[in-house]
Amino acid sequence: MDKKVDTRSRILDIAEAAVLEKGFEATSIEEIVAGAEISRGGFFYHFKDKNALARAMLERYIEVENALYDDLFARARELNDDPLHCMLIGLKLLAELLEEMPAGHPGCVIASTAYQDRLFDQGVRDLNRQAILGWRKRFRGMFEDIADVYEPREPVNMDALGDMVSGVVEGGLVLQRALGEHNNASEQIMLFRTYLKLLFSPR
Amino acid sequence: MDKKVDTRSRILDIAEAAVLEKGFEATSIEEIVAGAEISRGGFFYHFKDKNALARAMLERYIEVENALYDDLFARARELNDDPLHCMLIGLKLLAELLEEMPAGHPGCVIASTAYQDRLFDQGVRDLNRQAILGWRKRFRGMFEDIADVYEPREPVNMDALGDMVSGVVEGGLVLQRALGEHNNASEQIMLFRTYLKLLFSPR
DNA sequence: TGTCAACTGGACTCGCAGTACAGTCAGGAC
DNA sequence: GTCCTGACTGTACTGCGAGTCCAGTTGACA
Repeated sequence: MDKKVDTRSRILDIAEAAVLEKGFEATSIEEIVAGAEISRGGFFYHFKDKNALARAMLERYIEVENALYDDLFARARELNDDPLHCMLIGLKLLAELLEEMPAGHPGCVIASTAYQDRLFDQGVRDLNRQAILGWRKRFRGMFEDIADVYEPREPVNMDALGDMVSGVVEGGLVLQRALGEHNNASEQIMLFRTYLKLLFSPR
Repeated sequence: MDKKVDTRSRILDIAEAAVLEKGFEATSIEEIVAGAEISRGGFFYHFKDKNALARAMLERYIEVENALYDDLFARARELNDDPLHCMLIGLKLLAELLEEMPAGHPGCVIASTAYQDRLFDQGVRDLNRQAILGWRKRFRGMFEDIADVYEPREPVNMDALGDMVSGVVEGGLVLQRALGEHNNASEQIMLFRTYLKLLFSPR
C-alpha cells in the first residue's frame, strides 16, 4: 500500500461517495479525513479548500464519464457500422450498465453541483457547463451522421436532441434517487431509444 | 400590510427563492429572517428547525405544481377533446409557460431535495416520493386514454412513459441551470411532444 | 382588564470551515 | 552520512451558522 502515491485519489474516492450520497455541503472535511485515515492538515495540504475539492472531483468525474462513452460507442461500432444501429446498441449498453450497478448509479455529480452551484466558484460552474456542451457536441455529431442516412420523420433541433441524451440520463437519475427505485434511468434510456427508432425509421 | 397573517408565507417565499438559487444548505436562516424582516426568534416560532421549513416548502411547491397541471390540461381539454391532442396541447402550453418565465424557471425543488436528501428526514423524502408517484399516475392515466384510441407503434412501459414527463422536465431544468441557458427545458418538452406524435401516429 | 398569539432581542452551546504553524518522517541527491 | 524536500501529523485558533432558552413586548379580542 504505497500511501503517498494515492492519498489524493483516496480523498477523492471517499469524498465522491459521500457527496453523491448526501450532497456537498452535508459532507464534512472531518468525515473525509476519517474515511481516508489522514489528518485535517493532510487534507488541506492536497486541497486549498472545499472548492478545490469540488473542482478536482468534477474533473475526474467528467474524464471517467467521457472515457465510458468512448468505450461504449466504440464497442457498439464494432458490432454494427450503421450509425443508427450503433447509437441504438450504445444506448442499450448504457442502459444495461446503469442497471447492473448493484446499489443503483451513484447519481450524477453534474446535477448535484448544478443544484448547489452558488456554493462553488466560477471555475467549477464553467467545468460543469463545458462537460454538458461536450456531450451535446458528441451526440449531435452522431445524430447528424444518422440523419445523413435516415431522414428524420419529424423536424428536430439537433442540439436539443443531443442534449436529450444528457437530459434523459440526468432526469432518470433524479427520479431514481427521489423514488428509491433502481432502474428508472435505464428505463428512461430505453424509452429514448424507442424514440430514435421511430424518428429515424425508414418510411 | 397585515403582517401577522402571512409572516409564515413570507418566510416560505424568501426561503424558496434562496434555496432554488443556491441550494438548501447554502441558505442561512440569517438571510431568510433579514429578507422577511423578522427576528431569528420569529423564524423558530414558525418552524421548529430547517427540516420543518423544507417540509413546508415542498408541500406548498407540490400543491402549486399540481394546480398548474390541473389548469393546463383542463385548458387543453377545452381546446380539443381527443386525448392525444389534449396531451400535445397541454405539453405545448407547459413549454410556453417554462419559456415565458423571464429569468428561466426557478428550478425544481424536487431535484434540489433529491440531491441533498440525507439532509432531510424521512418525512421530507416521502413527500418528494409521493409527488413523483402522483405525477406518474396522472400521466400514465392520460397515456392509457391515448393508447385506447391510438395503438402505440412500439411497445412501451406506461409507468416509465408517465415518469418520462417528470424526467424530461427535471432533466431539462438541470441542463438549463448548469448551462445558464433559458429554454432547454421547453425544448426538451417539445422533443418529447414529437416523440408522442410519432409513437401514437395512426399507421 | 386580562389573556394569548405573534413576535423581539440577547445570550449561549455546538459543529464545521478555514488558517497558521511547528514538528515528524521517509527517500532521494550529493 | 547529511541535507533537503514532499507528504504529511497535531494542535490551537477564528469565525459563522444552527439550534436552544428565555424574558420581555405588542396588538387584538373576550
